[in-house]
Amino acid sequence: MTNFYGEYSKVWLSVDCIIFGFDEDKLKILIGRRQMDPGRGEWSLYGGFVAADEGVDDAATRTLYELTGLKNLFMRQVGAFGKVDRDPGERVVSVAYYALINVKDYDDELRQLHGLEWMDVKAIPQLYSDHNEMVDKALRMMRQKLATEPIGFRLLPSLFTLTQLQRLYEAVNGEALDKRNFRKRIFDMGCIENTGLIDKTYSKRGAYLYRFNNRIYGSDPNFKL
Amino acid sequence: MTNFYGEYSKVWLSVDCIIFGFDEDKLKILIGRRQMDPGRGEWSLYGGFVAADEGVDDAATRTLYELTGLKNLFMRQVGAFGKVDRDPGERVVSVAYYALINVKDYDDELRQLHGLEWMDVKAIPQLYSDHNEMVDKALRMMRQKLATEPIGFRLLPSLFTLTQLQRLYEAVNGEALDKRNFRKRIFDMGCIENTGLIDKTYSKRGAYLYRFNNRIYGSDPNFKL
DNA sequence: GCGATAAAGTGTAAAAAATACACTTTATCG
DNA sequence: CGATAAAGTGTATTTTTTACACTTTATCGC
Repeated sequence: MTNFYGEYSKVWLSVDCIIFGFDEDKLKILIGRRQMDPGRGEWSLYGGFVAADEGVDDAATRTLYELTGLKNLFMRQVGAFGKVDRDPGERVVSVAYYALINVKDYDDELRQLHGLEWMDVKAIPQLYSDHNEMVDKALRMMRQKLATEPIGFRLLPSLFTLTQLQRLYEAVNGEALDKRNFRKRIFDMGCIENTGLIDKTYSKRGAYLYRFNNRIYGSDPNFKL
Repeated sequence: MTNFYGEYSKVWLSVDCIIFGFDEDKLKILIGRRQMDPGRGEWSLYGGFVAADEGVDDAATRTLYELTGLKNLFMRQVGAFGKVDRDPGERVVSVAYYALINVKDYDDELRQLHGLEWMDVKAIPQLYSDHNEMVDKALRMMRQKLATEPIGFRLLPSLFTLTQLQRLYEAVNGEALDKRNFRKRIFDMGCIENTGLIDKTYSKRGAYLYRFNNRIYGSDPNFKL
């Protein structure tokens, strides 16, 4: 292949994933002990390298699939992180992505196999390299997104109660919400529907199970899941 | 240097700049005819490669400086663009940045030297590779930013009239605004101050010149210029 | 079986924010 | 010195957001 660009420096390119999950009324991310040098043993995001014949987004999709066995995850780019010395070993530029998964969809053996832990976002330890920065930015972006688009469903089972949904919003934003105002807001969004089914896992009385309905949002050209 | 990562593929990394300016009541960006293969002659953003010993943000800062001779520009990362075939020649991943400049600060000879044109964002032609995508995302991000933080001043001279400021907001958002409501909003932001000076360039009567005052925002830890 | 319990569900009033709207002032130009 | 053209200014209405408390219902323990 002709080199049009002369001898500019090439860099390694990696992707790092901030995988959000919601469990025990807490927003969590998946992190693990780094199993390679440099930085072996430090807490770290899960990542991977971008292959020569692979788009950067595709590398993130692949990495997420390797890790979770799940497809069609909600995923967004957080940004490129490219300080010269961000990786103690070599010049590696990393593109961070965040993804939302339903913890229950994730095979826990697979999690253990990768040596990953669900860690409360309120208690993230110091991470390898600039991974804390990535997490911070991902969190900011995710909060913003959650406030304006119905993506919260991606963190819940396909059927969920309104209380679960509220706890999720509360966990993400770190503040308690008024039940009635919350429900008003959610109903006004017009994208969930009552299944008529009742869940008694969390209450004696039982609560209606809702599901996300993308009829409305599916027809909105600006809305992408 | 030890190669910790084995034989993963490296890529060229470039930066591309979406430079916003405000002139003739229109929001414009700087684009030029590409002067290298592949894509010679096509309209394109101005960009450059990231050097081996240079952070990605630093490369963007340097590129902007080379182009404009200006420092301390307001600049934000738009994101990494990494489709495999995005560059017809080689595998090049590009990180896009947008910046805001005051058109009057920009030496017009320097602009011509680089063969660049100010192009109304409402009439952007087809650009090289994925540059239109970059511009679209930059515009969305910039609009969002302008709506929530006082960055508009970066597109105006240090002294400006309220009408100028309003025209800027109108150009960015593509819709006319009510004069009284606009002024209320701006004053409520509490970050501009009346200099007492009067500008008669645009009206017989003359209009007060205001300036951005970062006393308030300067002390806000969440606010960065 | 019945009283205590614990979460689910439901509406309205007040406050705040956003919007709609029109006339007066003032310097210049002809 | 009258016409012109942009600057400047306040209020009423609507919409949105927020604050707030009691009733319903199934289960569990006695």
